[in-house]
Amino acid sequence: MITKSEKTTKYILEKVAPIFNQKGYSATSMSNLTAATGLTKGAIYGNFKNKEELAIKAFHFSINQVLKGISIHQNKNKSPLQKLYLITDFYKNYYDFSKKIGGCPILNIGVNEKNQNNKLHHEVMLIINKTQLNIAKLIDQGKENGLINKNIDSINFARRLYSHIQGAVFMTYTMNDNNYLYEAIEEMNLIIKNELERL
Amino acid sequence: MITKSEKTTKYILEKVAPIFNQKGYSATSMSNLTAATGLTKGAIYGNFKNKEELAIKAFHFSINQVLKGISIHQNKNKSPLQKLYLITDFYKNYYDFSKKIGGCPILNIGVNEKNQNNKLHHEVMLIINKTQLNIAKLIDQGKENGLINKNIDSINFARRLYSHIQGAVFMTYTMNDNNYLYEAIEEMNLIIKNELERL
DNA sequence: AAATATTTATACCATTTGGTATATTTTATA
DNA sequence: TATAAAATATACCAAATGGTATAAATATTT
Repeated sequence: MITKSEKTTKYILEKVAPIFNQKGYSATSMSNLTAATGLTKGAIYGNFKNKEELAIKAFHFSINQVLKGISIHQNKNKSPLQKLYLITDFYKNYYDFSKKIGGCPILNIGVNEKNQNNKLHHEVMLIINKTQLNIAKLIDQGKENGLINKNIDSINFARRLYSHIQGAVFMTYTMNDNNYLYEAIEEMNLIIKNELERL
Repeated sequence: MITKSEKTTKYILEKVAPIFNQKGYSATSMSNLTAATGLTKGAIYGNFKNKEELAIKAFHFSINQVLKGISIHQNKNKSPLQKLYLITDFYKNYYDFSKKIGGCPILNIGVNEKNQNNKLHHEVMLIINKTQLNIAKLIDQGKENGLINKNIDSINFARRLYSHIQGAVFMTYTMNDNNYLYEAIEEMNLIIKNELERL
């Protein structure tokens, strides 16, 4: 059975997550959250211990939408090499995709909470590490299948790819210009081709 | 003559800029600023119209330090192509360099104020455009000198380079790991070599 | 040194902050 | 449908918010 509070908990998170994502933890006020949900503080504090717990769960809510989006997109092909291209391909629509959730949670919370809320910042680091490892795993699988050059340093390549992507995400957001993402994706696809693919 | 208030204005900016840079506009309180300066609100409001004007001037103060740092570094060589390599080279020490001013002002203010303070966000866009144009100008000069491939799209390359750099800056900061910058710089130098240099 | 102008400190303002105790309402159980 | 339990709203708290009027102190000019 799904209880009432489980429903409102989820409702609160989906309304609140984009606000934390946009404004950051300390710039988001409880009154922002009551306004966005149409609920009172009593309802919110009845479902979450305090503002910090709410912010952390809101971050997980946001990040799960991104990870789900990537995961679905990757299912379009079974080849590890093609799955790599599907990652860069996913980011073609990332500006519009992430606008709906208040921007890229990794970028926003990562930058906002670097010197502010340590717990949130720690959560960001965990997700980045996890994502990089997933990319590295794909590369390893590609090596086994003989599609990817065995001399490549998987984790190093994953770190560079992720860094490259996040740079384009930052520029696209800050300059409100999707072309940064398009240009970087083109460049990354070439790098994948030239560095990874075995001739 | 240098008046008393000109001196304290500068003093306030140098104490206050790193705080705005770290915390963002709305998360920085006047009490943060009085604590950092050792001055009272009376002194601060005597030299700045309000918090927003102070934040904007503080951003300019921060950004000027970065631009000055790049400029000095670039003076080490006269060749436009070598000046490009000196840009990536500058970012080798950028983590330590910018720590002193509260982090990268472009990244921090860019992300923090995207959906918050429009004036600050606008200032960031102006600086990014200016910097990209400077890079593009270097490339154009390199073309004239015959050192750089004439078929390259200068502004496109400048945008990609800048995006690539900021991605590495973001990762280095968020993960507290200088290697992201090192790895990206190596990659960028290769891209410069392969794409720009005439054989 | 006296008078004036500038700069800084103090004390205050209304509003908002995160959080809580309790009353009220809604939901689930019997 | 009556009752117990869970969820939400209301009213409040002390502390902090950005900003201001004015008093005090410090520089500058005469």
